[in-house]
Amino acid sequence: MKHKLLSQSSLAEQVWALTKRIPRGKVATYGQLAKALKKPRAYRAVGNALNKNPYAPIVPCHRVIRSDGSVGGFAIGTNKKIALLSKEGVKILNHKVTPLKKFLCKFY
DNA sequence: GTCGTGACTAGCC
DNA sequence: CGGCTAGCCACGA
Repeated sequence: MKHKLLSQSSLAEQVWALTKRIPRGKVATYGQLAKALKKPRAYRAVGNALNKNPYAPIVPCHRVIRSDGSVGGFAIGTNKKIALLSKEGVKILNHKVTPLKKFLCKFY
Protein backbone atom coordinates (compact mmCIF):
# COMPACT_ATOMS: atom_id res chain seq x y z
CA MET A 1 0.00 0.00 0.00
CA LYS A 2 1.22 3.37 -0.89
CA HIS A 3 1.35 6.01 1.70
CA LYS A 4 -2.03 7.25 2.65
CA LEU A 5 -2.72 10.66 4.06
CA LEU A 6 -3.59 10.41 7.70
CA SER A 7 -5.74 13.48 7.39
CA GLN A 8 -7.44 14.28 4.13
CA SER A 9 -8.98 17.32 5.67
CA SER A 10 -7.32 19.87 7.81
CA LEU A 11 -7.32 19.25 11.50
CA ALA A 12 -10.04 21.83 11.88
CA GLU A 13 -12.52 19.88 9.75
CA GLN A 14 -11.95 16.75 11.74
CA VAL A 15 -12.44 18.64 14.93
CA TRP A 16 -15.74 20.01 13.73
CA ALA A 17 -16.88 16.57 12.65
CA LEU A 18 -16.19 15.17 16.10
CA THR A 19 -17.75 18.12 17.83
CA LYS A 20 -20.97 17.55 15.93
CA ARG A 21 -21.18 14.11 17.49
CA ILE A 22 -21.16 15.42 21.04
CA PRO A 23 -24.60 14.58 22.48
CA ARG A 24 -26.75 17.40 23.75
CA GLY A 25 -26.29 17.98 27.44
CA LYS A 26 -22.77 16.56 27.35
CA VAL A 27 -19.37 18.15 27.00
CA ALA A 28 -15.88 17.22 25.86
CA THR A 29 -12.48 18.72 26.53
CA TYR A 30 -10.10 20.04 23.90
CA GLY A 31 -7.60 17.45 24.97
CA GLN A 32 -10.04 14.64 24.46
CA LEU A 33 -10.93 15.75 20.98
CA ALA A 34 -7.24 15.93 20.20
CA LYS A 35 -6.72 12.44 21.50
CA ALA A 36 -9.68 11.18 19.49
CA LEU A 37 -7.88 12.48 16.41
CA LYS A 38 -4.78 10.55 17.41
CA LYS A 39 -3.01 13.80 18.21
CA PRO A 40 -3.15 14.11 22.00
CA ARG A 41 -0.57 16.87 21.84
CA ALA A 42 -2.55 19.05 19.45
CA TYR A 43 -5.03 20.41 21.96
CA ARG A 44 -3.79 23.88 21.08
CA ALA A 45 -4.57 23.44 17.42
CA VAL A 46 -7.96 22.04 18.38
CA GLY A 47 -8.78 25.21 20.21
CA ASN A 48 -7.75 27.27 17.22
CA ALA A 49 -9.86 25.13 14.94
CA LEU A 50 -12.97 25.78 16.97
CA ASN A 51 -12.15 29.45 17.17
CA LYS A 52 -12.15 29.63 13.39
CA ASN A 53 -15.21 27.44 13.20
CA PRO A 54 -17.34 28.82 10.33
CA TYR A 55 -20.26 26.61 11.37
CA ALA A 56 -20.76 28.46 14.63
CA PRO A 57 -24.47 27.69 15.06
CA ILE A 58 -24.31 24.34 13.27
CA VAL A 59 -21.45 22.79 15.19
CA PRO A 60 -22.08 22.60 18.94
CA CYS A 61 -18.71 24.08 19.69
CA HIS A 62 -20.09 25.35 22.98
CA ARG A 63 -19.90 21.77 24.26
CA VAL A 64 -16.13 21.82 24.16
CA ILE A 65 -14.53 22.95 27.38
CA ARG A 66 -11.21 22.90 29.22
CA SER A 67 -9.82 19.85 30.92
CA ASP A 68 -10.21 21.46 34.33
CA GLY A 69 -13.91 22.00 33.77
CA SER A 70 -13.80 25.72 33.10
CA VAL A 71 -15.85 26.66 30.09
CA GLY A 72 -12.88 28.13 28.28
CA GLY A 73 -13.44 30.65 25.53
CA PHE A 74 -16.04 31.28 22.89
CA ALA A 75 -15.84 33.31 19.70
CA ILE A 76 -19.19 34.94 20.34
CA GLY A 77 -18.47 35.40 24.01
CA THR A 78 -17.88 33.15 26.98
CA ASN A 79 -21.08 34.36 28.51
CA LYS A 80 -23.02 33.02 25.53
CA LYS A 81 -21.31 29.68 25.83
CA ILE A 82 -22.37 29.32 29.43
CA ALA A 83 -25.92 30.24 28.60
CA LEU A 84 -26.14 27.57 25.89
CA LEU A 85 -24.72 24.88 28.13
CA SER A 86 -27.06 25.79 30.95
CA LYS A 87 -29.99 25.48 28.56
CA GLU A 88 -28.89 21.97 27.71
CA GLY A 89 -28.83 20.96 31.34
CA VAL A 90 -25.14 21.33 31.97
CA LYS A 91 -24.64 22.88 35.38
CA ILE A 92 -22.05 25.60 35.56
CA LEU A 93 -20.74 27.13 38.73
CA ASN A 94 -18.45 30.13 38.57
CA HIS A 95 -17.60 29.45 34.92
CA LYS A 96 -16.89 25.79 35.63
CA VAL A 97 -18.86 22.67 34.77
CA THR A 98 -19.96 20.93 37.95
CA PRO A 99 -19.59 18.11 38.39
CA LEU A 100 -17.39 17.80 35.36
CA LYS A 101 -17.25 14.03 35.57
CA LYS A 102 -20.98 13.78 35.20
CA PHE A 103 -21.19 15.79 31.98
CA LEU A 104 -18.04 14.64 30.24
CA CYS A 105 -18.65 12.66 27.09
CA LYS A 106 -16.94 9.34 27.67
CA PHE A 107 -17.12 8.35 24.01
CA TYR A 108 -13.84 10.06 23.52
C1' DG B 1 11.58 28.12 5.46
C1' DT B 2 10.86 30.84 9.79
C1' DC B 3 7.89 33.40 13.13
C1' DG B 4 3.89 34.66 15.80
C1' DT B 5 -0.58 33.40 17.41
C1' DG B 6 -4.21 31.08 20.29
C1' DA B 7 -11.46 28.88 22.61
C1' DC B 8 -5.03 24.48 25.85
C1' DT B 9 -2.61 21.45 29.58
C1' DA B 10 0.12 19.74 33.31
C1' DG B 11 2.97 20.97 36.94
C1' DC B 12 4.46 23.74 40.84
C1' DC B 13 3.84 27.08 44.59
C1' DC C 1 -8.75 26.47 45.34
C1' DG C 2 -6.20 30.10 42.94
C1' DG C 3 -2.36 32.01 40.20
C1' DC C 4 1.92 31.61 37.23
C1' DT C 5 5.19 29.12 34.03
C1' DA C 6 6.79 26.38 30.40
C1' DG C 7 5.72 23.11 26.74
C1' DC C 8 2.91 21.70 22.62
C1' DC C 9 0.63 21.78 17.95
C1' DA C 10 -1.33 23.33 13.41
C1' DC C 11 -2.01 27.30 10.46
C1' DG C 12 -1.38 31.73 8.07
C1' DA C 13 1.59 35.68 6.85
